[in-house]
Amino acid sequence: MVYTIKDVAKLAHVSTATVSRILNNQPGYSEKTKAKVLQVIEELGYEPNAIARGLVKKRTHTIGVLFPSVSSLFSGKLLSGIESVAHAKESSVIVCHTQESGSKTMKYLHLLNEKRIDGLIFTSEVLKDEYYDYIQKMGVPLVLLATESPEFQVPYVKVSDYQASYSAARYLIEKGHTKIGMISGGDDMIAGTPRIEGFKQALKDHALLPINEENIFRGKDFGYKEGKKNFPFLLKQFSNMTALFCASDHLAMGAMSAAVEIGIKIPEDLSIIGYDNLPIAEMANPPLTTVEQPLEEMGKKAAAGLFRMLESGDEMRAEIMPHQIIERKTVQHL
Amino acid sequence: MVYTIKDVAKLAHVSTATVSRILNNQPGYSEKTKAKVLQVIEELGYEPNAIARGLVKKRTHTIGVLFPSVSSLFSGKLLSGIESVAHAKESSVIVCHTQESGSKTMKYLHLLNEKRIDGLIFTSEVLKDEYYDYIQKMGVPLVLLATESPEFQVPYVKVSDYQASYSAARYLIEKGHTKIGMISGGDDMIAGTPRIEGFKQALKDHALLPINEENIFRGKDFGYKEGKKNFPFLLKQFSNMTALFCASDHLAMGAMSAAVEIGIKIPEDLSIIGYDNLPIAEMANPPLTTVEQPLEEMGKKAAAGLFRMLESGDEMRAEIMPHQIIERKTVQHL
DNA sequence: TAAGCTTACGTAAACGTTTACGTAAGCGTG
DNA sequence: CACGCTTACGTAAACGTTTACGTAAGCTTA
Repeated sequence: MVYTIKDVAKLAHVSTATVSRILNNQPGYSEKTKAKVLQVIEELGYEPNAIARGLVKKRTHTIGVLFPSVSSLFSGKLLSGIESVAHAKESSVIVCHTQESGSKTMKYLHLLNEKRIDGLIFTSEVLKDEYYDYIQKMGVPLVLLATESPEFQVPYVKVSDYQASYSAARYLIEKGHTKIGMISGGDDMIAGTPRIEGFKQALKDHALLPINEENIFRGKDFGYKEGKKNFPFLLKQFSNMTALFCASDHLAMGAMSAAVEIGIKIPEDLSIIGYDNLPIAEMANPPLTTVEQPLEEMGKKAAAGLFRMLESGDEMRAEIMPHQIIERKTVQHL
Repeated sequence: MVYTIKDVAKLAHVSTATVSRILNNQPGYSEKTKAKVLQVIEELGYEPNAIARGLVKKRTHTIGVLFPSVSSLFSGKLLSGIESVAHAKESSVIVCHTQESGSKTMKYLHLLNEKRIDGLIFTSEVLKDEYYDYIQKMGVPLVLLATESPEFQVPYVKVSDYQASYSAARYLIEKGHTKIGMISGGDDMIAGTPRIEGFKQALKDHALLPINEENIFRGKDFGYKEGKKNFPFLLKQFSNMTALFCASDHLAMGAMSAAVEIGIKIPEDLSIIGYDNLPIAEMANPPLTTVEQPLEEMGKKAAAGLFRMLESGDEMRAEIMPHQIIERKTVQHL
């Protein structure tokens, strides 16, 4: 048997309004009746029905989060941050994994709209017009996480891919390298192009830019297999490379694996720096030097911003999170 | 402006009941009015309010999932499986990460109860009396995932830790090893003791059991750092070891790292087998031989079972999932 | 053609809350 | 002591659906 506020009211000989007031601690009752009501609640083990409450208050204390993949460490860290602040705000988070499919994404958005979520965090992917328009119609606050929108003005939190990549390349240069290659994860406008551009700019600023970009191999995604597959191609077109910047830790792990298989020693023969600082970077052999994105912190910031928008109504400012080079064992000073 | 069924009814010149019937495609209207109503819905962009619906139907199409940690690959894979079948069932999943804290867990359960979730998946941790009693009171179906309860009769899906560990040890034996060590992740009844016991039994069945268990080091958790820290201790108390079974891939990664640091070559000097087959196992250098838990598949099974309970009302049977040795490069045939 | 059945609806209550509004009692004040 | 104010409630509508029940029209059948 699950009890309702009416049961409580009846047993405490008060009206449901009074019980409700006590539950939401608003004024309007004596200490005595409060005690009585609380006692009845305790006895029955009554717990309010958030669905009914949501119906009248038009607030569900639930937010939605969209991930392209939910089983990666990347998403996991973001989610962990989001979840922790949501929980502190007495809210729950519904996770959706879109598998980078537009139709799936739209289906999730409809689902979330029907559920009347309070707000939405959109991660890692590019915010298409279709998504944005629909979210506008939903009328819920939106924040972008680990992505941004050049087209629409939507608050976001991320690190600057451009600057972080610039830093990575400069780091290699400072270590004395001049023949520096890169394996990128794609040409998208979020994590693809900016990382390539940042990398190129750093080389350019040090007069190291090759003419035909034979030092860059553009892969299709940011995964391990892609890194492993593409390393030999890069090596062929840029054979005197002494250092390599990979646009993700997974790419770096793949490249490293391919390298050792053909007898290249890391870091003696080739220095490698990754991007993300996922836990695997620490566990790599040798441990991977990489540029850190504070993913969990980013998740927290995004969620905190979302709740602030929810509570105060004003817009949140975009946040560029600091990145940082984590020095481990895969880069050698020449 | 967000529209309600009343708006639709008014514009279509029918009652809300008719609109509702059309929405839920129940009988009782002509094709003509159906077309009219659908057209109005389309024009307004009306979407039903799942909260209101949930209130009357007492079904929220939402399930809850409890994880000790949400940012690990382990949880990620489970979640991915769960989420995919939930989505196929038009349901959403609320994730909770308990941080292995009892009070947090109880708080989450209360939250989920107030939200009136339809069902619950509890993963990786031991199901305490307090949790179980409360979940019983909630009156929602429960399935255990990657854990089980000796105490209560609750459906679960997991691999047999005992048998999987037995297999791992036997595999090493078949490869000609006789001095086999183990680093365990703890003494809990779920993944701790059974893995140790399975391991010991395999050695015993081949008359290889050391007397004082000097070949086993019991760590505190299943993490990388623990593996790295404990490997030297194990080596000291069991110095002629030629093969090592680690109770998780993370432990194995840590042990491997510690080993190479002191000049031990994998697999030439020491063979290592892990447990889980997380993505990092493949990315390790050399790639880690390990026993696979089909985590995503397990998540799917658990969710599918939960929905079956929800729909048909009958109990689900426990499922022991098959495990499998994934041969890679860290075990040498002696 | 009268009786009964089917079809296509509409009416209104119900789900479990919150909250605007009303009100009676008690109190202080001039 | 009449008046107004405060306190401590209760009443009932509202939130947006679903659904049991009622009913009128049309059709079938004997």
